[in-house]
Amino acid sequence: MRSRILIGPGGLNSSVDPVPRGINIVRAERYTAFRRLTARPTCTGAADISMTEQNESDPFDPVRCEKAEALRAGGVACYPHGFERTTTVAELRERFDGVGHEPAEERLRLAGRLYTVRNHGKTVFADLGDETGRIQLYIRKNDLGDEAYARFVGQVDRGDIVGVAGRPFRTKLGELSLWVDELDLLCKALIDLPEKFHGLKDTEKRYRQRYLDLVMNERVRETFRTRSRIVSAIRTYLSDRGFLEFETPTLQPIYGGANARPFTTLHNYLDQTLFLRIAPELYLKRLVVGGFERVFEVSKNFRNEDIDSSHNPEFTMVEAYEAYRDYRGMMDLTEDLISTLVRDVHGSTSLVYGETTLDFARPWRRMTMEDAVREHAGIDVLNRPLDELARLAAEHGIPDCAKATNQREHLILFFEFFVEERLIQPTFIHDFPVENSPLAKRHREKEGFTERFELFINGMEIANGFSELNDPRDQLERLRAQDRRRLEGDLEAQMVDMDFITALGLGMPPTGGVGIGIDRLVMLLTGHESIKEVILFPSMRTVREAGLSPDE
RNA sequence: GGGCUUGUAGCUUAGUUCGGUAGAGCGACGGACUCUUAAUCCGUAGGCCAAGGGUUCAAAUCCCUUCAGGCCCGCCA
Repeated sequence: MRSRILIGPGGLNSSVDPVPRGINIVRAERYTAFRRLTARPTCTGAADISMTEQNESDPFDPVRCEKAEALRAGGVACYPHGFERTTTVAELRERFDGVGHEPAEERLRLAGRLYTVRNHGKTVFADLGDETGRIQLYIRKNDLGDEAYARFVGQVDRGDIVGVAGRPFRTKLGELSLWVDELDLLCKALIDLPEKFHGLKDTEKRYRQRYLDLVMNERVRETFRTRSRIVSAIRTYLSDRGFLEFETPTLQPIYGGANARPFTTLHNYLDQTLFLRIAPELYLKRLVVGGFERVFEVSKNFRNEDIDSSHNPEFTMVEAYEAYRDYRGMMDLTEDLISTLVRDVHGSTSLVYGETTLDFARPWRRMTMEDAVREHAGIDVLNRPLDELARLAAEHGIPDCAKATNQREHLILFFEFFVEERLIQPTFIHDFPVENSPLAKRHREKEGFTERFELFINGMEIANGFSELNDPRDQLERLRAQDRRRLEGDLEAQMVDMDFITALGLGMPPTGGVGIGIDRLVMLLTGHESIKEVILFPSMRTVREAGLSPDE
């Protein structure tokens, strides 16, 4: 590398290069010297080369490491085993809201991270934050004692976790604070926090280092608090209605239950290819065959597809199945579950999302797919000749329209093209063509259709359910049709799962099922437009060293 | 897969149009300050300007490639 810089491009054939080459040599030497002096971690004052090389790969701030060393040398533990705290910030705020300038009698013990430190010489104001909130600390040299105060000012930094004891009071400016008389370091942070005013805004860093995002951004913590509450509320809702929660295989020898490309892996000892599940559906239906009449699973699914603002390779769904119920019953269940959730988590049945207000008050609109296309596109697909539909499709530039061979296949394409994104308020679309619904029962009245519905909110598909197909021979034929398409190159078509067919052959009661996309639901309930904002650790490309080829 | 766009100190960023010695705030370090809250004041250190290549007397700036991110479109939930 160095010689390349020294010789430089054009260095052998030009008569004007001595000057720039000279500059390059100076630069290269300066750079080499610079590297020698500044290699991590830098010590202020004289650099110790051997120590520098030893620690070159760690991410820690050398100044903070030195402070930790100094503390240890002074007999202070940087990572003690605990701290008896008597209250949280939120409790303190609630109980001492009425306190005046005179400190309260009661002495409290709080613990948390230092977010800002304002040093006034013999007094320090600091902000301490725990999970429940932040509060100002008032720390005086008089109260802490010279030694402890010097240790605090000299070796404790913003970002460190401390335990404090003291009495609540209001400052002259009226801020509820804790008058600290004891301060213990509970954890010495070795990495600086981001700048206090702007905080952490870099999106990539927020996603890659979510822990830092959570430390810095209360709104992010609130989003994931809501996510946790939503998942828990779903479990409660279903459990209260007699549903049992189970875990079915994530590693599957045959994938199915949805149309999607799977991730493939290998079991070393079985020497067998396995797939990460794209849906739990076929296993949950096996449970219904087995006699569990109400089952559900909060399931992580994996689909080997592109990543964008509404797709993550692994995403969370809840799937629920109920025997002796049909797709209309599952629409009722979905509607009640989600509107209950919105009310419980959000406090009202309407919520503002971006520029629109979504109204979750029941009942929600239900319309058939053909009615939806008639309403939004003015086309009565099922009563128009094929050649006219093909012409319309071509005129609007609808993708893949050449593949459609009948009215129903046109209906699907027209629906996706004209209608989906316009379904803003919660709307059930039901009665899907049999062509794209290989696991749904045939419609009891409409030839060529299935008893299937999808729920759309804000143009996004949120739920998908149907009267489950329980005719084993029909199911076998439809999976075989899928498999033929797969072998012809349709990467998202399903395989024939003969064990599932065997289960159906044993007899599954008439059953309704539904899957609800939890990530998207959380997006709606937290007002986020990117799925990465509601997944704690979204899939990101691994950062590679520059110069390496992508696959090494 | 296609289009647009971003990458400068630990963090937030100016400078890029129209090439000419990289600036600031926060943070860090040293000092002053016992009711501040983006505390304030004085001083110091810290940048191969994402990586690689090209054009040029001269590149953070212009051109090409790569890497990473964001947004939009297509497919999927």
